[in-house]
Amino acid sequence: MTLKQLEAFYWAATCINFAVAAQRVHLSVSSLSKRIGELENSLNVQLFDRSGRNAKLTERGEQLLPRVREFLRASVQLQQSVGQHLGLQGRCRLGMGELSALTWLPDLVRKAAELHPALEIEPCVDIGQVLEQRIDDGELDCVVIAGYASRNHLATEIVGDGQFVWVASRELIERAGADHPRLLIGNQTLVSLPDGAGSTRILDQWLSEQRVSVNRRLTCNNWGAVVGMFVAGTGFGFMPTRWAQELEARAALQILARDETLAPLTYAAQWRRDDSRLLISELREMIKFCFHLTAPRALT
Amino acid sequence: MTLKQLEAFYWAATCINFAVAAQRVHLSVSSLSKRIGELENSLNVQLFDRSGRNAKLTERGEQLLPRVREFLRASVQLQQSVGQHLGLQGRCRLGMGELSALTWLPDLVRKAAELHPALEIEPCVDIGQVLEQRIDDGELDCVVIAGYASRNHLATEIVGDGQFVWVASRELIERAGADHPRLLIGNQTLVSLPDGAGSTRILDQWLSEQRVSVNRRLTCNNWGAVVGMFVAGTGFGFMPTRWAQELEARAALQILARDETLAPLTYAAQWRRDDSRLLISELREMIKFCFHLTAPRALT
DNA sequence: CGCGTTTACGCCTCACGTAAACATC
DNA sequence: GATGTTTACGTGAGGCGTAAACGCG
Repeated sequence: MTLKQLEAFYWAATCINFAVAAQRVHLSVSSLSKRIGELENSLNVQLFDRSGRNAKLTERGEQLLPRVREFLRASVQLQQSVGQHLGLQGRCRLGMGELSALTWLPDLVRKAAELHPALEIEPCVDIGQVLEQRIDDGELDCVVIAGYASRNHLATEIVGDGQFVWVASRELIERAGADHPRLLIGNQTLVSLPDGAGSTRILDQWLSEQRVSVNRRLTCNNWGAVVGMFVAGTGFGFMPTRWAQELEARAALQILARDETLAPLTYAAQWRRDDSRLLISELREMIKFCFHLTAPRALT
Repeated sequence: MTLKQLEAFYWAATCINFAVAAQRVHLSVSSLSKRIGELENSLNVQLFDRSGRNAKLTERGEQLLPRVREFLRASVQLQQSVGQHLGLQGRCRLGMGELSALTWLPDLVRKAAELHPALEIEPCVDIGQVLEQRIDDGELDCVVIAGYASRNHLATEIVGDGQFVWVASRELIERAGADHPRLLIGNQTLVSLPDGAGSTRILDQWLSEQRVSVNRRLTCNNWGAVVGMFVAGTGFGFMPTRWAQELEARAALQILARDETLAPLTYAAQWRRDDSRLLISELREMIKFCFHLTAPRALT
């Protein structure tokens, strides 16, 4: 029995399949499989049931899992207890939306590098739905997305709010002869992120409140591209307030109907409820700090 | 950091030197040294001070030792928690005197094999003094010898008593014209185990009580040989009561002066006070059981 | 010079990844 | 046939022991 075998078991047991677990331990699937096999006949116990399509934990495997979790925790605690207190260490796969990646992520990485030099943060940028699936599968340790967890074995903690405003280019406003989203929506193109993105939720909410029908809608999974289309006059839409103010100051865009408020978007950290590693709580604290540190700063 | 490295560290830290520790982990000295070196720069900490003649734990090493002990205990507990409850496992080096080896040891080995099939008992037969030194050095896990521990970091538990009687061959009695040890001791050869053996202690006690001077003394570190010399008439001495009765029944020896009692010899288990492995307490229970089981049985 | 530890070095095992095979849905 | 896991196999790194070197008493 080795620590590596136990780690392999832990991740194989908590990830959706061996392929995902293999990524987590930097191994090929076949090597992971072999490691688990070694552990099994080292302990002389069948830990996985391979009869089905997916390997699933046996009863003994289920019994062993929490003990292994505790043991691995003890092992990192042992390492920390002696290693010059250089903070957390290891890998941490952190999922977030693009706006987060463009705002507080750099601060988080810098802060983490200061406080925990041995901690490797691997950001993964995608839309909320995908991130939620990935953390569920075990590919990610923690995600920060809009709204609360929709899966009951994910835990949630609110990180902060994001405020959005409607924008359009001067050219589009002139072409449409109107500068209010309720008027633009009938004959201009609404550009937004795809369904599944956190910010699209508040759009859906607004649309249902307004009871207006959308003339034409264009979605793109990249905020930079979306904003580029705002600036180019391809369409209108909404974007984070601070970023919009920045662009308005440069006369690239105009903020529309400041009274027409969109609901603020609540961002929350999500993690697996059974993942009680110190890493997770520390990370959440850092995220909250960086979120509020960066919130007032404009996007460039 | 691996479990093997931690085991190497544990034994190197608790044994008198690397050579003894290397035996404990079935390794050559050089490999042990390298393993510890690997652990040190894996944890980025100097665990041993190599400046002196012997490697000695540094302050950080001292701090780490109890944590490692606890961690290794947790690791075997983890293994036991899943492995079909096949009892204790691993190696156990058990020291004892020759009489113990000839009486209750076979029972202990049989019982241990039943209860703990994965437990490897390695008996080490020697005289008490040597055993005490060896457990001190870390070569043995537990010893059963006469009397209490003379070193204060060894713990003690009484296992039982052994009773001895004086014996001589018929031929020697006739030659000496006497059948009492007080009379024989002046002109016959007293055969016994060497100094440092447990049974010699009660001889010394008897001699100082009797205030007699020994004519000629012959020591041999093997009970079989000593008894052989009794039978051959080379000399007289004392031996375990049950064994003597067996030989008397075969007319090989005569028991002398049944009223001239030697103090019973108290046997005690000794182990390192800081070694709180479950193995040790379990072993002690088995030893006590076997000691009393076998005590009434005669030696062959 | 003896004893304890480390370094040097050749050897061999073990663990990895690629690719194919197998199994299930 | 697509997906998920295991087996086969060639390769490379790491851990082993022997033997020599080092360093303190």
